[in-house]
Amino acid sequence: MTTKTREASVRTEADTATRERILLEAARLFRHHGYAATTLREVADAAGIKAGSIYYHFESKEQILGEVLDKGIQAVADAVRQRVESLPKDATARMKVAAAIEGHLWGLLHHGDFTSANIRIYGQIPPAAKNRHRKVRREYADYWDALLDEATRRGELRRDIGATVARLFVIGALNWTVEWYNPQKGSFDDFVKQITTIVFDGTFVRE
Amino acid sequence: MTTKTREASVRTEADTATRERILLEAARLFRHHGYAATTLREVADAAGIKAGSIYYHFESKEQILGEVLDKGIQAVADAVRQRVESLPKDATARMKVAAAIEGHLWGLLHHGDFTSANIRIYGQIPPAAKNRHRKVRREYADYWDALLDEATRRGELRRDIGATVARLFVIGALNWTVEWYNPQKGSFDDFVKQITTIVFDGTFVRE
DNA sequence: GTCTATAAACGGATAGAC
DNA sequence: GTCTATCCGTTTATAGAC
Repeated sequence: MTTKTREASVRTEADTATRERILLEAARLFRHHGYAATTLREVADAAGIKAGSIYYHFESKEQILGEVLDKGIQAVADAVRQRVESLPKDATARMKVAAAIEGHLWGLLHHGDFTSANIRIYGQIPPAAKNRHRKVRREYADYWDALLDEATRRGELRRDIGATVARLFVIGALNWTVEWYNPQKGSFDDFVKQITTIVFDGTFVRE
Repeated sequence: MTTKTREASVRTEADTATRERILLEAARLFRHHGYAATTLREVADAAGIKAGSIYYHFESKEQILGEVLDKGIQAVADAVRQRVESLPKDATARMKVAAAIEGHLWGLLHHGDFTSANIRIYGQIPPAAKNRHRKVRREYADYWDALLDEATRRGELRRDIGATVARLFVIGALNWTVEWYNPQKGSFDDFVKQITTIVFDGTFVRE
């Protein structure tokens, strides 16, 4: 016999699958065409449903945008926290920053549609959507601030560079890799090694 | 560079002024709202004319886009070439790259609406517009390639980092500064000094 | 849950007056 | 050169059938 509970749970799983597909295709289209230029018909088409059906899963286009943006940050933040927290307790600040860089690049490049969409369109979205998304961004930025503050206190960061400039420059540089990184031109591990070297020690040989 | 929308012989100063105002406001709006989300009515409003009047100066919205994109690259490329070419003939590769960084940052930050618009929307514009703009981009990338090739031949660049990775990482990092640089938090010269230091020598103290 | 049909508003582009 | 008026396709969102 089929209970109501069981029916509901089955339906929910099917719901969830379609919902996730909508978010995935929306992220891909936002990334490549921008938010305003992406129509719900295109999203629906890519997800294998009709435009009207989207409104069973979402209240509005802007709600889809909000979830895409949040997922972009969350994918990166989760990867970073996981790696930093699995370090031994006596890890140096340099080791923590290295782990954070690896995690950031991993999350960034393994969820490219969400992360690139976030980076590309954040500066262009309606103010209401921006305000709703701001907290998630702020929390991740705070995490890096704490990491770099620690490095500063331990005297591992250069003193002739402002901490804020360093953080913004490095995070900006890391983020932009999603726009040009090509996995076919070398392994991910090699890539991380090169990026980490540049961040820590720069591009030129010592004079 | 400008595609003629009428006979050049009847062009007046008033024409040119209005035309430039349209481009300036379009760049500002493309930067902050994206290409698709920006309406010609908004551009016209900001430029102090009516929407229909735009078509006296431009053939289409996409033509405006093309000129905005080109101006963004040209502003940066001009500043870089000027600085590199005014160096003494026996300048080291390091000196040339430092001059290029200063020029790049200067052009980028002093024409922020054009450069930021370019960076933000290039990945999202119609393929036709992208193709038309590609050559200008390619030429500027080639300029940097030559500069870094020279540094490599002279043994000034690190050998453990790929030249392509270094160029893409550094240019990406420089470009993104237009998204967060705040002239009220320090002089431009100080800013350039810090950025140049990071690029050349990294963020951490030598072990 | 997904469909079809449609309402309501908007945007690029054009025509023609001044 | 700029304006007003308008055409025509497109878009988000809703209503109601199945």
